[in-house]
Amino acid sequence: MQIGELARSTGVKIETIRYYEREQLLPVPQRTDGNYRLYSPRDVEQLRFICYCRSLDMSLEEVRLLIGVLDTPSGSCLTVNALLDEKIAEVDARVNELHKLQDQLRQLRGFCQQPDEVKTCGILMELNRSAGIDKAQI
Amino acid sequence: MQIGELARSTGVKIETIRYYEREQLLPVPQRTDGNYRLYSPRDVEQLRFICYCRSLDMSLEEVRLLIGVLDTPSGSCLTVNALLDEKIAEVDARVNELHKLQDQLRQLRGFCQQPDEVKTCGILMELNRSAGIDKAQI
DNA sequence: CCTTGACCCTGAAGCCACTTCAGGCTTTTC
DNA sequence: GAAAAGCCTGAAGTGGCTTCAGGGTCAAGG
Repeated sequence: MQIGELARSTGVKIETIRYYEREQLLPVPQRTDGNYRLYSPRDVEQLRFICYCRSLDMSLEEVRLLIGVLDTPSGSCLTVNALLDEKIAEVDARVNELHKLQDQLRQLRGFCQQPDEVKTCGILMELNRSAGIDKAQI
Repeated sequence: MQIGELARSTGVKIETIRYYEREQLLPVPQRTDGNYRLYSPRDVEQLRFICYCRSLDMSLEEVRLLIGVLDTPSGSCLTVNALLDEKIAEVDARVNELHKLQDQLRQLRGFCQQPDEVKTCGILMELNRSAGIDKAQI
């Protein structure tokens, strides 16, 4: 199949597929006489694997690592476990950060219920005040 | 004060300060005879304002917008309210996404409690299954 | 046979928010 | 007078793509 069909059947943009090839996440495909890329069902699977890993917030570097591990079936999967543990910790930390951010944003939003003039807008006043308080505290 | 002192008193790296200047988030500073940048207390405040906005996950473009609004005190703060509402919605959406991701990652992690061989590792098998691959068959 | 349009190719640049690097100038301190 | 600390510029690198410019290939229709 050509790149367009691969793109349609995985939902990945053509440019992204070519990018993954450059980044060595997909093998170099065969070519037609007209220099078109030719893919096999195996390539569809590999691309799906990449997408699924990406949907789990893994970096391309991490996906590359996983693909490498998969290619040595007799090795140990220790690195996979470590990778996942790290991911989980990262996501937990990010969620905590975002929860704090939610509180801050909602509180800030409460300072201006209806449109004011800029000079009396509670949000802008609070933004300035908070920036100044950080100054006093640090 | 020179750029080094501004950096120390705000915790912002020198390179980032110069970057903010290029990006027109900080005004073009005066210079000494030796071509060193000279900053005023006003600049410290503006840089702190930028940092605080960044800590609220605003883009530099959004900070630029806020600075612009602040510079016209008699204008309306409608755009500020809209900006915050949008931010809040964004963060809420991201938190929801990450919660789902947490579940997925923890579930996946459960598939391999102790180090296996790659070919029997539950995590890798599940990753493949979810993506629609079964490398064991290849 | 020719053209149109869909499809494909490459390499380079753009995005964001910085960071890093290479190479050089200024000022202070010993 | 020489080293060290501080500053300068412009360019390139980061990640994960996307977009762009300027082409080549191929099947169908006139």
